[in-house]
Amino acid sequence: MSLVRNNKEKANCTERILAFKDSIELLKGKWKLYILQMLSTSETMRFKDLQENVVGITPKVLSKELQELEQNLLITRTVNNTRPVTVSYALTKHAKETEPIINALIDFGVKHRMKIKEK
Amino acid sequence: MSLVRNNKEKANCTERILAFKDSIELLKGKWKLYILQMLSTSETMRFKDLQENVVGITPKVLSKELQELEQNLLITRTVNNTRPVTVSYALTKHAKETEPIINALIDFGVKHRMKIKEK
DNA sequence: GCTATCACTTACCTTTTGGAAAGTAACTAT
DNA sequence: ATAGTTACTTTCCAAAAGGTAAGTGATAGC
Repeated sequence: MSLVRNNKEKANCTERILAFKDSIELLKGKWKLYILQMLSTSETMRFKDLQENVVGITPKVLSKELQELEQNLLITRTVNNTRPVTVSYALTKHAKETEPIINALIDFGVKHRMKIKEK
Repeated sequence: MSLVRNNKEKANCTERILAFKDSIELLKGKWKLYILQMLSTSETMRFKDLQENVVGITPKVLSKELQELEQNLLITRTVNNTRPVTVSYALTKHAKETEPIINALIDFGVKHRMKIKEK
């Protein structure tokens, strides 16, 4: 009986570690979280908007990051019927669940900046 | 008056973006969050404990990551008076503030794994 | 015809990350 | 003397990440 419970707890623990690693994998790199945070402030943004607002990113890298985010169901890509063509990117409902991560990162960053100012 | 407020809000916004980027910089890479999470479960761990429990990490990489975490005030390194020498690593009080980040990553990972199982 | 805009793509290159394998230094136990 | 333990370090290398600069294709306005 306690053995079953141990197994369940072990399985649950393993699952949590896998989930943790998946999250890190999904959001890794210099830009992905920054892009998600940017999209969370604006509902939809065009490629050019992102290029201008995600300071420092180049079109090549932006394009690659957007493709990966789309593949992982975190953003949607919509071609608009405009001339010249524009393309709108938006967070999926699912991606909105990354908000706690982003907020936690900001909170920690603020604390860290205060910490290193102490010296 | 509203201008001052705008400036304050802008400054605050900039500060939050800097904080966000600092956090990402501090915790980037394949291993750092994993190491922090591991240390959060055990109070202190020796180099060898970490090598065994952070599955897949090599001594070279572990050593480098620990040095960076120490430099950033996230862990402490203590040489123990044992034979052969052992070295204990522990989270700083400050690093314990990363817990919300780790929990948020686990939560999102769990949701993501459910999402992709749907298909 | 020429220029401009948008959303990319391509080629090339440098830097960073991280892994494999072996070695080292200090010390203990046999 | 030799083998074992701990905590690393060193060398060498491959892959990934990311930047620069230029180009492409569709279309519109002048």
